[in-house]
Amino acid sequence: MSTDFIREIITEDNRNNRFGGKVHTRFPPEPNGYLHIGHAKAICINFEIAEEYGGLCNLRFDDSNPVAEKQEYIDAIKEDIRWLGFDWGDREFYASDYFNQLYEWAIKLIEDNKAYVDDLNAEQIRQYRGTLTEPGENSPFRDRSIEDNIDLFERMRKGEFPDGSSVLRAKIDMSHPNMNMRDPVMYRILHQVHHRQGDKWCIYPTYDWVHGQSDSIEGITHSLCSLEFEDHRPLYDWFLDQLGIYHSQQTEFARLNLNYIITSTRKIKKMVEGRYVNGWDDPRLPTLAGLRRRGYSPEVIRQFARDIGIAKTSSVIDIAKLEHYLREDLNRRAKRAMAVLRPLKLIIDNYPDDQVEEIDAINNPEDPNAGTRKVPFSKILYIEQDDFREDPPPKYYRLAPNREIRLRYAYFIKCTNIKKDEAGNISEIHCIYDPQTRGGDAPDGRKVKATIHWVSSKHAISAEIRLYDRLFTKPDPENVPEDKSFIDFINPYSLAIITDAELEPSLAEARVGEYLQFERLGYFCIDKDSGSEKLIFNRTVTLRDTWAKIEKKQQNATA
RNA sequence: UGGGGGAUCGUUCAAUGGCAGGACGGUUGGCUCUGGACCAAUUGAUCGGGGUUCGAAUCCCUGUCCCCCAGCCA
Repeated sequence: MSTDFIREIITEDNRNNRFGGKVHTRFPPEPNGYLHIGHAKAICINFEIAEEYGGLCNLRFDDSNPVAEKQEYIDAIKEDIRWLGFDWGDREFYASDYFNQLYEWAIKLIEDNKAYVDDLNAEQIRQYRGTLTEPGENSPFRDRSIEDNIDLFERMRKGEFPDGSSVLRAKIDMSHPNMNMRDPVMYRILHQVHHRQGDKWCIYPTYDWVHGQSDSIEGITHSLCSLEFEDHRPLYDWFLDQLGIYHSQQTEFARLNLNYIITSTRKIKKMVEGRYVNGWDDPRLPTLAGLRRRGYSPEVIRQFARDIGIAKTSSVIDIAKLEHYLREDLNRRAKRAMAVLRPLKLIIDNYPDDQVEEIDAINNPEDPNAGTRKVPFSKILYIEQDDFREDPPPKYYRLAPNREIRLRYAYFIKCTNIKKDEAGNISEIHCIYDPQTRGGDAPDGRKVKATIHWVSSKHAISAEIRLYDRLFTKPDPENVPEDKSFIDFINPYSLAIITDAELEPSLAEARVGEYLQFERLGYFCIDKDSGSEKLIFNRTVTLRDTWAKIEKKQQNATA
């Protein structure tokens, strides 16, 4: 049993009594959108590590940019973290709660001649910053007197200047090889109402100025973040050193990437606002709200996050891995039922016209405690169009003319005839059944190669079924040619709606939050749009389908 | 090309000087009243070149490739 490098570092710190054996982490989302599966990894790491070491994990909203942030997102983020099963107790913090303290610390830096007010505009600052290979130049305002800086900064705070007219900058080194050290901006003027602070402030601290001090204030021991902040660490340390306050230890790990999906809040927001998807909880989205609505359990996400591990290598996990955990979880918990998505009428010619039988069906073969249920059976049934072929290809085991197969839990039937409409489409299948095979076994021991699901037409309830496919046609939609956008790679067939599926009657009782399997088809759940006048199901994921694989291979062979 | 990181089966994570291993995927077979699940087998990797060592994925040298940084986003 090996452990990841972060746990090794923490274990080592504890062995050296570095933080007095204390482990205190934090998850610091910006409330600028909904949480997605990428965040889930960070949430799991921070909360689970804290718990393992007998420590705590804070929830801290990094709300230093009122332009992007909203209360709606705060509420959604809290709901999603709770759904995952984590509890931050009373430690719900906001970086904005530290604005006063940060302001005082900024004054201190000015007084120590470590910060200055710069009147250069954004464009000029960029030019003065130099490039990756050339050093920057000092701003002409860099050597203002401490008194002037204090006065100017105070007037910035009072709102005497318009947005963008000046900033407070740390005075470090304009020729530093690390770009983050070239006099980074600490405050910008933003005449914006803050969702928590109201109009108290018109200057807002930048993330770089907020982050390390927030960790310090909260007494965070291990500040775990993603790779791109690696070269911000020297800056955070610089601030903490100048201020002479407590340092937490930042450690960076690779964020989660998955193929065929996007884990960029900015881009997800663009899809939501551009109506390419139906809201933040669209089941095609990798948001936690979307996955929940799609039918994922929190355990799937937790188990997945645990098993993918933690490393410093930027990597892209195959979406098949997530789906593996999904199916594994759902297989254990999903209640089985029969549903026909694309109905084809099947008539058992030798079955008594008005007879109805109640057939026993197992609710979950993986869970004996789940019990059984009765499913009504009668002369006229619906079967899946896919389960009949007039001219079956090799390896096709299902129903075909003159072939005998089993109706799940019911009887063996043999196809004797078919009817077609004017267009030549098969409209009816006629069969005869063997009454001796009730329950699904033949007394003479004969076998069939296939078992198909069915629904009694007279008893069926109809429903809308939403079938989802991957949202993007490209495995790496974030990586597109210059003249393209990820929007160009949205899969036009990512949502297919079936309006007239026929289901066994027990499904009328299904409720939001239940995990279901429609036998031989996949896992499904009730959508929140569902109501008494119209049942709506989402397909969470299909079952593994070896026939589809064989069929595809055959098609490729002929093509 | 300045700075910071990284490179192990197709993918991903491990092996911390001592038999390169797991998971996912793929393939093959078994079992099955879900072509599901389950079971078994199999496939398959240390970025290149030098060196140290009885022994190197691991240490040293050298080269190559990849990711991040030039927001008043986080």
